[in-house]
Amino acid sequence: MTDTVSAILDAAEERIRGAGYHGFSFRDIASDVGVKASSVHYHFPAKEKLAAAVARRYTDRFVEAVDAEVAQGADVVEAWRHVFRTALQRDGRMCLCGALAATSHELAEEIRVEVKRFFELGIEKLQEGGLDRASAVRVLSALEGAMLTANILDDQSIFETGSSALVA
Amino acid sequence: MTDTVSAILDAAEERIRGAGYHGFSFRDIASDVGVKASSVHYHFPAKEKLAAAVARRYTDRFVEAVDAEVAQGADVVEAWRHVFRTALQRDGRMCLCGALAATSHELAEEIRVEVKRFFELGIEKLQEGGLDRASAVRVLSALEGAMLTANILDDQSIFETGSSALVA
DNA sequence: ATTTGACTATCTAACGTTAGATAGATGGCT
DNA sequence: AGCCATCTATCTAACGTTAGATAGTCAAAT
Repeated sequence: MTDTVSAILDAAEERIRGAGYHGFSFRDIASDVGVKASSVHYHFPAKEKLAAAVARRYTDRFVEAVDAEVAQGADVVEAWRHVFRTALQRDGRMCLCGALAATSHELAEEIRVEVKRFFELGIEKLQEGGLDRASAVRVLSALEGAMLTANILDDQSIFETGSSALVA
Repeated sequence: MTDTVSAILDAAEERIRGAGYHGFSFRDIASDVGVKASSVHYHFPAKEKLAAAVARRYTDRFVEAVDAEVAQGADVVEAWRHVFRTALQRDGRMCLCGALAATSHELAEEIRVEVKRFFELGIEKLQEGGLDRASAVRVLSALEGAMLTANILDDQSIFETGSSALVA
């Protein structure tokens, strides 16, 4: 992956997390990266492909970060909570897949598949960590909800409060 | 409020809940309602005003529905949960304010104020119902998160699972 | 007679996307 | 080593379409 491609993905991720799928344009991305819109199209022929690629990379990185924490002995719930917290604190933005999931109704199939994957993998991984399915759903939902609420109230401590009852 | 105005608000609410603030146009709304785009502009001179009006009406109706249940003796948490559930099951869509909150970063101030109001009122009302602030934040976050997750996984039972641990 | 609420018609700007050109790198052939 | 074909990554320019918004008209209701 070239520098330009990863810069495009970076810019698109930030834009989607701030304004949703319909909230950015190829020209926005192009100007963020410092190339022309047609060059963005060279790498991602259609907007849907770009968003799908962003979601896939986001999920891969997210799961990878969680796995790394679990491998070092962290509790699986705390690991998910910590990676969510980092995503919120570092970027001050919503979860990419949460932001896309909020408008899932009109999302292109290609993108929805990737967003679904994030949630399904989350539930699956939490189950592998020893939770039953209902608890896994509860943890993931609570983390997304806490992040959403912290975002709109512009108060990161809300995330702590909103997700504080998850550890048994 | 005339029929046209409320039809415009209805259409805009549905569109925003499905695709977010940037996911609809005046022409969309006009064709939903059966008027011309300029007539929508007559009632709502700018898109931001329309979205803000939608959010305000949504919050008012939501809180009103919760209050009605509480007045009839329902547990305050169950009342919130039930109104959320109804919004999900009746419309098969995300919470309007949740959908807007997910992209709060780039939201016009006028709209963000209304979305914030939903969350602040929710926390306030839950506190009036006897919860401490942390619990109130937790309940509202969990409900939004459960709705989000149910939406993307296209499975309404996820809402039940995701919000099932809230009743003490 | 004025106000209301819709219309037609139009504007400028931006959208996603494509075409065509170009400069630089790569990699076999002779 | 030198040449030619291909590939990569970008550019400028433009396509048709749609965006939000506005000015002016007109009929019905008050």
